Amino acid sequence: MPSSKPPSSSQRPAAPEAPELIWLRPERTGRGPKPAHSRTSIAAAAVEIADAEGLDAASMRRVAAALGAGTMSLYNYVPKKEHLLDLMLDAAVAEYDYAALAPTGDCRADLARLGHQQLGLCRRHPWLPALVISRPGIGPNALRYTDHFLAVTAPTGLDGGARMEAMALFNGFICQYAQYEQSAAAGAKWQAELVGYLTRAAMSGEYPNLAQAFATSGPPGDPDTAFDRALDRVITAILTPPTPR
Amino acid sequence: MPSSKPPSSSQRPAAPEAPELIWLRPERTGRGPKPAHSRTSIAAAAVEIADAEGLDAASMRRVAAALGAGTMSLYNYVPKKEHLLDLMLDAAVAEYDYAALAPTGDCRADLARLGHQQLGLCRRHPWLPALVISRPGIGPNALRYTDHFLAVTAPTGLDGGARMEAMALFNGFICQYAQYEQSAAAGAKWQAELVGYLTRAAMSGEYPNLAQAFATSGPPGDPDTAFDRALDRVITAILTPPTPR
DNA sequence: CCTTCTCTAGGTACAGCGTACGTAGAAGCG
DNA sequence: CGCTTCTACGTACGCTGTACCTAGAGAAGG
Repeated sequence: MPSSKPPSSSQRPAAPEAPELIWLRPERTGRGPKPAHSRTSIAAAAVEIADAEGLDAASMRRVAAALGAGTMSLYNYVPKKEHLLDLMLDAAVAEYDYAALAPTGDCRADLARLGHQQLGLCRRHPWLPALVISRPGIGPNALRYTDHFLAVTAPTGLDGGARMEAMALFNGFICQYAQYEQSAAAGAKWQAELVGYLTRAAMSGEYPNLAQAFATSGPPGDPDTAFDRALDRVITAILTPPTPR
Repeated sequence: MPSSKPPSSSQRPAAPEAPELIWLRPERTGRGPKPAHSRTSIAAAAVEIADAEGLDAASMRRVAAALGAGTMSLYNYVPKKEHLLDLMLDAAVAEYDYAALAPTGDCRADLARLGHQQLGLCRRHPWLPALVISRPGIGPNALRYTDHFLAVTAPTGLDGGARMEAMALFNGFICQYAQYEQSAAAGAKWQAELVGYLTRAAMSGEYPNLAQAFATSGPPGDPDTAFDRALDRVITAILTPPTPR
């Protein structure tokens, strides 16, 4: 006899009108067989695959196979693939070392330290920027990070909303920088092709400021110095009081 | 008889070792039948679909159908799907109105004007931030934009490399803001669910700074004011000379 | 302790994706 | 005119996410 339950966002154990947000769903209700896996173990398996082969490789089928489970079994734990991405994001941001990040009152130094840890995170999990940019980062670990950022920026005197905006700018810059690093590491042939194309474009006469920019660029320097310079600029943006209007 | 050509990135008219960058490939070599479409018309069709239904809807099959062509015909114009994305990105950034953006010497005002045009672009093409973040923006129109940005920031005295970094920060911030606006527009049910979840998290005691941030947030205000405030902060970051080291 | 209900496991199948391979014909070159 | 290059596009493959369904584990209640 066909089910008379109204449709929900998934057919798995979900009451009618189950919340979309996975963080609002209980991991388990207590009845039925004991599950063989957990959100944590599923996220860990997915993170491992994504670390090794890229985010696209972490398909539902691949993650299930890594766990020795059926593909459709995962849908007992996450309503849809996008929720797996949310679990992965939160699993990665669990790695912050808050002991090493205790606020000192020196905002600039505290934010620089935080930025370096975030870049480290992105380097260990190259797929993380794509999720920070596209998924709402509001799992328990992500909120822990948010809370920490708000603590570190308390001395700025900015109100809560402005500090949230500053956090978005900060995270966005670091993720973007990490993705830039990754594309720089893509391959010698591609880099040579790219440089060749841009050089030719600069010499074409159609982009005079581009040509001049190439001419005035300083030596590239090591990656962390470039990151420090740019991060410092972002931190300045955060710390500078708004111009009067 | 099987082809004896060595493999290339696509089986379509591509010499052995054809460049990966579409901008390095001629649109046509002059021989063979006259093509029924062009990169411009294909990009326009894809942009129209993406504007109406989102980036994922602009599949090779859908774009081909919109043009009345076979799916595999598109591969005469682009080696792979990712090159179609590059054409779409460049088609969108062709919309800048450089007459209205002529540099005045007032960097702050010039950048604010540019930022507003870019936000407008992202509002008309909601899929654009995802491509700006994930694709190299180096087509002819994108280089035109880059050149303009370099012109506008010439008075800062920054060298070329620093101004390119500043542009990445500027573009990244605006794209991220546009995506934030889009998620804010996602739906009343989702917003209510999200606010409910964050309120509960703030009240849980586990995130004291989050609770305080909610308490001290000013009234939301209209979207353009929020954007202006945040954009101004980014522009400050660009215009501030680096701190001595 | 038995019955009922809820939940977990996971197979099957569907619809769609990107694209390799192949054939046929248009058109330029010598 | 013959040869080569290029365009059109169908077929088919491997992969994706997930709806639907059945079977059995196990908790709740009587």
